[in-house]
Amino acid sequence: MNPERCRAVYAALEAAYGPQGWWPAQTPFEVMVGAVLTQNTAWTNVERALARLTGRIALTAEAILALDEADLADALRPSGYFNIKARRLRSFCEGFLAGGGLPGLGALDTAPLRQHLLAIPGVGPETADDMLLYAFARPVFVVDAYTRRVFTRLRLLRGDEGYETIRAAFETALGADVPLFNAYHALIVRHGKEVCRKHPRCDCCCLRGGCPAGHEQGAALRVKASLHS
DNA sequence: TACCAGGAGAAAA
DNA sequence: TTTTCTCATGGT
Repeated sequence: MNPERCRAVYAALEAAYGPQGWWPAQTPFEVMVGAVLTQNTAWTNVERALARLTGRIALTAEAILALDEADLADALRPSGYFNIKARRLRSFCEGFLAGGGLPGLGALDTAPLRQHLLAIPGVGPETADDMLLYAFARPVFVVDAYTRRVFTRLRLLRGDEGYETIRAAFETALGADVPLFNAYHALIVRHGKEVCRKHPRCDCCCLRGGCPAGHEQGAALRVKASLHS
């Protein structure tokens, strides 16, 4: 990843959409719970599930583990995959407590902390990196489906690279910068929602030469204009 | 109606 | 080792 190009994309996104104020949560633990619940799920549905959950219990690992798994699944119903997520949230809480909770985990260096999170069933690379960046403020770049899609259309990725390859590409290009990683990932998600979800099969806004289907509009067009001017 | 969403893990090839 | 399938509600 060309560093100048990588920063130019960030600048274009920041100019088009402004600060996103991520992660939308009150506490680090809430960030981590949200990271599990948002797996392949729209955030609006996660909010419903979180509201149902906090309406029944305090948002702590102990309280979640004290809840019957069927009741936990019922609370998580609006976020989809509720049976799987109930199991994953419980296993996460167990791993969270086994690691000494926030103080214990926070005392670990980034690499062992990432390893600990990845060893928890239901916590994959993206979920672990969400937690590292947004709950523990570690310089880890979060790669998601939007990242792959937007940067593939920008011709800055081929599209078939593995997760770790893409993560390393961003971290090398940008250097360890928590506030930048935080804002950049949020902007990629924002941009992906603005454009690519509406027209998933075209190169809307992200290609030189314009969208063949005529889908360019609004902030997406401004991003493109600033990138290719 | 059909498709997609801030993935992960198991099963099959 | 790589690809495919499963999990599921809610919005567009």
